[in-house]
Amino acid sequence: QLMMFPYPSAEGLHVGNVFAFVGNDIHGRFQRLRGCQVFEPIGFDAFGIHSENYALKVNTHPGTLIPNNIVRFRQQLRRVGLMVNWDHELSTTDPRYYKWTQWIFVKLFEAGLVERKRAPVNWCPECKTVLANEQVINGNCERHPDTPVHQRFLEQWFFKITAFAQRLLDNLDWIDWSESTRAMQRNWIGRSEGAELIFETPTDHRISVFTTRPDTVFGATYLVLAPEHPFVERLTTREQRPAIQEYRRASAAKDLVSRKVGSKEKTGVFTGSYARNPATDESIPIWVADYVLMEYGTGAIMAVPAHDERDFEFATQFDLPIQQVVRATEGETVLPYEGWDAVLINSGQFDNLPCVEAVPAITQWLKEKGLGEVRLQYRIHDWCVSRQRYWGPPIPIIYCDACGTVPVPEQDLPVTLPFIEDFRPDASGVSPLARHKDWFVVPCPQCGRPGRRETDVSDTFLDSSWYFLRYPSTDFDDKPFDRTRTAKWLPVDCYIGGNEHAVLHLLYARFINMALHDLGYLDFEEPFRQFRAHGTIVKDGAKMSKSRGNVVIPDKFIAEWGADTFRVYLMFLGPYQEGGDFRDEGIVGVRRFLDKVWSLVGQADASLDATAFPDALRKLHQTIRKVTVDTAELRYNTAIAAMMEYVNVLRSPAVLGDGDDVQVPTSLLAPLIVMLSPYAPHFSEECWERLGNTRSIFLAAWPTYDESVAQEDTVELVVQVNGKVRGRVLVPTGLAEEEAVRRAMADDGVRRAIRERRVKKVVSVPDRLVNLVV
RNA sequence: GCCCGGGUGGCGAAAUGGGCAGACGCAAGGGACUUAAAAUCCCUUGGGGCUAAGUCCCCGUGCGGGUUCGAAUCCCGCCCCGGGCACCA
Repeated sequence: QLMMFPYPSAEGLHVGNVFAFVGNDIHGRFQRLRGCQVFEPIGFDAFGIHSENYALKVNTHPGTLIPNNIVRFRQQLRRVGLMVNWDHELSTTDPRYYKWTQWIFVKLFEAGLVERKRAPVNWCPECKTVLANEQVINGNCERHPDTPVHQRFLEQWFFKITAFAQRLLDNLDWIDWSESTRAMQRNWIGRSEGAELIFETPTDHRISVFTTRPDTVFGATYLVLAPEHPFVERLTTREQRPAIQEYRRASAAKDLVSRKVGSKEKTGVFTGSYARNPATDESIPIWVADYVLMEYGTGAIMAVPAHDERDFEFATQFDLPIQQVVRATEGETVLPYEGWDAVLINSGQFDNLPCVEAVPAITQWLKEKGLGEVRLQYRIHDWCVSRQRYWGPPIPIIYCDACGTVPVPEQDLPVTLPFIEDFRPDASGVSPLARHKDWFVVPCPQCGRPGRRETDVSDTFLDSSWYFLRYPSTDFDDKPFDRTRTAKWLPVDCYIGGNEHAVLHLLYARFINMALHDLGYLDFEEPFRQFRAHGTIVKDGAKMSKSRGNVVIPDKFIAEWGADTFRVYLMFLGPYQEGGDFRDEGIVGVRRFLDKVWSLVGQADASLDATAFPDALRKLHQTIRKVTVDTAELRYNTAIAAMMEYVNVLRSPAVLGDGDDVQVPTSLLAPLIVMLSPYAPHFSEECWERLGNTRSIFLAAWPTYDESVAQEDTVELVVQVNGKVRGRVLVPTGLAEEEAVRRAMADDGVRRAIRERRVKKVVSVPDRLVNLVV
């Protein structure tokens, strides 16, 4: 049972955290009561920009801030009543933990899965560090929604997550995860099937382009290169040089935002050169335009204006030829036409071939000419893990003039993060640690000559990408995770968390796990067998945020209503996997429910026999059935409703009799208290004691139900005439069709509805309804 | 534009291998208890109509069609809201 560990913010736990944790805790307690061994650990994701920025803001040091926050969090978590195993608590800032974060970096480095390269990266001017693509939201920094990210060319460390793209995608088919989360990951990985085609130039350049529509190659009337494409320089003719240079300068000056999110107005410049269309052999012009991105595909495209919206717009704007090569099978073909339900035209021997068949046919044909190849393309990029900040694990690398880039040997780990006063980042593109020569100058571990430490720290998401592997083994200092412990507790059976990490934490964790598996450290590829995304708690229809001032702090509610009432209320609010709007009005209903249970406990009588109350007993078994199934499936709101219904039944005079001092058989009450205990642990424990038990309720067993007891002996059969309800008849369960129909026809209301008409057809569903068609 | 969710009373929501729409709870109204209030308990509560009485009638699950004896549920075409991706070739 795993919950996403929290970032220990100064504000403390908020309702969203509590909602997530309680839902998790209920499931964990439920599984324990059902006889499973449950390990419910907790930890703190305490490194990272978030903490550091906050420390800067309140003018303190994260090293003193974080421990205080953690103390507060522990208190709050205790108050909520989580069944947490505190012996295995961890913090990512603990050198005993981040030693192994660094170890993972070294192991991946040794396996060739880490590389340092100079690349265009996302730079947040506010955080003064680079960010991974996953941390850029709408062109803005994840932490600063109003701060556009700039593009900078810097030397950075990258994890080769792209090498795992296909496996990360394939495994999504079988892991038991919320559909929404899987869809987001598929989207992010972004696989496209297509072809790589070669366009040759008279100057012997082979320009390769990626296309998902090789079937339209006969309609490629020009090529476009990204401004950064390496061939641009050489393909530009003398006359076009000034224009091209000016254009490249202009697009280099634009940051990623104005280029990607800004105006979609097409711009571009002709290079003066031509290439040969491999299908038609015609000579087509080569342009440079920034609507083609260097980071995707080959950084060059074949433009088919008749069948691509963007190419069409560009061609119209610059008066380039538009050649239709596809005709829709049905209806008129309006250009640009991008549909697949079509056949080829103006395509030589491929005319009349359906597009779907033309893709492999044309790819094969060009392949035979040496000018084409089937190609898969992924949208996902390598994971940039360097951060030019202070509050993180230093990247365990030493640069040596003689030996080059050397990883820190395992026996020298961890590379401890030094305590420095001036941890403020600057715009230079290097970490604050680079200002501390006494720290970064170290002997090279290989040759012993003076070397220089890497001064960047790693991304917080690296810390959190393996914490679940550490939990069972927190007491081992000589290894990241113990084999026996890992075999016992991992992979995680049930992981519940927010969907905001679908392409961040959840993707990185899968990648790290997969890499460690390949290196032989783990026996499983996928870390989380089951993952369920819980919903979001909003306030007044809007996401809670400090800037909106609508953050709900749980402490006040817990103080006023008690932790259990608050727990049950949050779970009763709506479907757990959808979340809901936090309003305080409904909480009183939950309190009333618990009060009713309390008074029933006061009326308990162990000497009474439950079989004397068959209706209540039946309802009990029905309730056990429903609560068991619903709790297992995280449908907490309906499980609670079922328990409320049962309490209403127990309280109704018809069931237990009238009078002032009616007693309830303990055997009708005890199972309810057990079912309630995952939801309201403190309250149930006390009820349990009042019922005369001396051992904890959590040592009790989850009640089982008997289908034959739950079974109703009479059912109300609905009688419809022409599909409209006209009457109901009470019949014994399992009544034969003939007899049921006979009784249905005898009903007054039914007779009135039929009148003189003849019944033409009878539809009968046993124990449910009879429909008479006249 | 593409991909996931979702749209049901005054409100949060139940009910989807098609079979009583609105369980459970909130709010509201009425009543009991009380000097009074709180708390508690009981009753009513989707809209409209008819009645002396209801085992009465009609309408109703975002909109328009369809399939079916029967659709909140399945199919086709739309609209709206939330989330993700997006000049991705």
